[in-house]
Amino acid sequence: MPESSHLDRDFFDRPTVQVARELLGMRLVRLEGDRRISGVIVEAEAYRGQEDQGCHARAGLTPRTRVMFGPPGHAYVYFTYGMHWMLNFVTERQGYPAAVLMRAVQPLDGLDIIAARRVGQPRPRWTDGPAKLCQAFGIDGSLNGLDLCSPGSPLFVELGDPIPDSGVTIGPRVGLNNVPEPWKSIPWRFLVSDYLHPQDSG
DNA sequence: AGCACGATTAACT
DNA sequence: GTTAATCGTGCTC
Repeated sequence: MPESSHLDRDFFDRPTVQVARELLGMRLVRLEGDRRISGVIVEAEAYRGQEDQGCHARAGLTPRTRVMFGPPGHAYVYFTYGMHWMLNFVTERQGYPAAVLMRAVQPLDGLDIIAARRVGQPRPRWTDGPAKLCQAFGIDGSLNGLDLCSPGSPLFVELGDPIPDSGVTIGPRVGLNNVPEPWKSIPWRFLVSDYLHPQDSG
């Protein structure tokens, strides 16, 4: 098996919407000590440029958005609602702020650890939200700025089975209620149709 | 210094 | 369907 199943920096150094689409089917991997937690990426969203009013980078270069302005292939992890962490992958060239939000994965490895961190929740609810998967995978602000493409990184993305267009649902990004058009409705959300959430009834 | 709000979640009516 | 939890960030004064 080629060790090079890690997605490299060139994968992330491309148009953000295309990266978000192609991340479906890839595997998110988290190493903690000798334990491996992984899952298939089934939902992702693109956030791109200062003009995107749904993107944190609309505020320009600040301490918070610094990582998004940096080189591709790094983790942008931020804190919101006073209790939740969110994981993004930085995309496109250094100096251009863009990233892909990880919204859901299907658990593969480390199920015992995931279950312990999502205690009280049924399996379908383990990692079906951006904050849920961060809790399950032990991802917090200490990983902000981490290089996913450097050898030995405790967080990275592995090549998986690509999802054909026929299996992908595309729609507006979630949770941008207060964002002006066209950014509120621009179809930059990608998800594997088989894993549609209940509220997506379609 | 103060304020409104957030790329959410879980529990509740 | 509604709402509390809980605090960093960016904006206004």
